[in-house]
Amino acid sequence: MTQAPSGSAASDHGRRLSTVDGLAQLSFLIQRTLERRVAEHDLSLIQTRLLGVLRDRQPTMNALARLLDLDKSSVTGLVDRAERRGLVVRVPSTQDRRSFTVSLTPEGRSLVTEAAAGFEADVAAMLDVLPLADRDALSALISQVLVTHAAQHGVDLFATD
Amino acid sequence: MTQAPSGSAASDHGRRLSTVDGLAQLSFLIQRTLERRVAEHDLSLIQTRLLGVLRDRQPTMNALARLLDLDKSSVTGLVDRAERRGLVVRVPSTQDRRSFTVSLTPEGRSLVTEAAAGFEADVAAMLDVLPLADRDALSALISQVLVTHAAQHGVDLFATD
DNA sequence: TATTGTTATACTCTATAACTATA
DNA sequence: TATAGTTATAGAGTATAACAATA
Repeated sequence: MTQAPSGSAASDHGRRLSTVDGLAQLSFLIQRTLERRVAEHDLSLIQTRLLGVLRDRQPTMNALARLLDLDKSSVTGLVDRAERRGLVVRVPSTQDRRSFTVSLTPEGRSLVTEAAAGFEADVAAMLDVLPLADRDALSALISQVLVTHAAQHGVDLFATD
Repeated sequence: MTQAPSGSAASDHGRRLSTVDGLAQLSFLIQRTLERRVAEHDLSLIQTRLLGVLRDRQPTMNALARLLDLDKSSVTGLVDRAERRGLVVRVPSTQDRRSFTVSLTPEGRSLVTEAAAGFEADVAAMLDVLPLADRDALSALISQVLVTHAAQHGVDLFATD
């Protein structure tokens, strides 16, 4: 499993990976694909996640920390660097004078949109080797795993916030 | 796609994710699962990858840099920290007096073995929601994507080195 | 008193450039 | 000259603890 990144790690020598190994390798492949794609725009994975969650939200710093599962002090630095690049802005909250909401700038939005399109093309190309019926089957199976996992952990996969 | 980490991001509002979104979310879920599991052993993802590739190899520092796709100077620090913890050792090469091979210590091996077992249990539990036939189907589809991708990029998925 | 956000600090991880020792 | 590895340096990213301002 942890051998995945090296391009090795078959626990099965009969030209077929175990389900666990396969999933692990697949996840490394997808992360690496995303990482390379967004690096073209000088974005790290975490910066991309930041822009991604801001596509349909204007959370406070605090809410952002929960969304990204980071300490609030980490979010300060993350937003600082993104703001310095003109990708996001802090807007003082009108409700609570201690608080800010964070929003994408137009530059931030177009950057994340471009990066997302490139990534989606990468993944689509990866899946293109499967016949349509198989692609649908894969999609359905993955959805089922995700939906069940989300339900078991009390998360609404489809929430917009 | 990049919204995955926040637990949102349905591009489809009919209780079903697109294939690309599903794959992206699945990869984030698996990485987060691995990250949490190895954190129990005070390992980062990259430290885990280091131990993982050493499970069946004793590469030089240079080879390690290629395996992990890192600069050689990054590998120096990575191995320094692992060696300081007693997880790996540098052994001077007998072939080339400039060179070292890096090996797991018994402590490193048992640590990565434990972490791998935990992770595999996590993923297995995640997949347990699927009937056996579906699990097999998922496994076959994923294998096909990975094997094709590897072949297209000139990588032997099953190589031990 | 509790919460929001920042600052100070420390550590991991990463790369580039310059260096040493060996090939 | 070229290669293996380290060091110096700089910066992103992360967390903990202490703090200021506001609730």
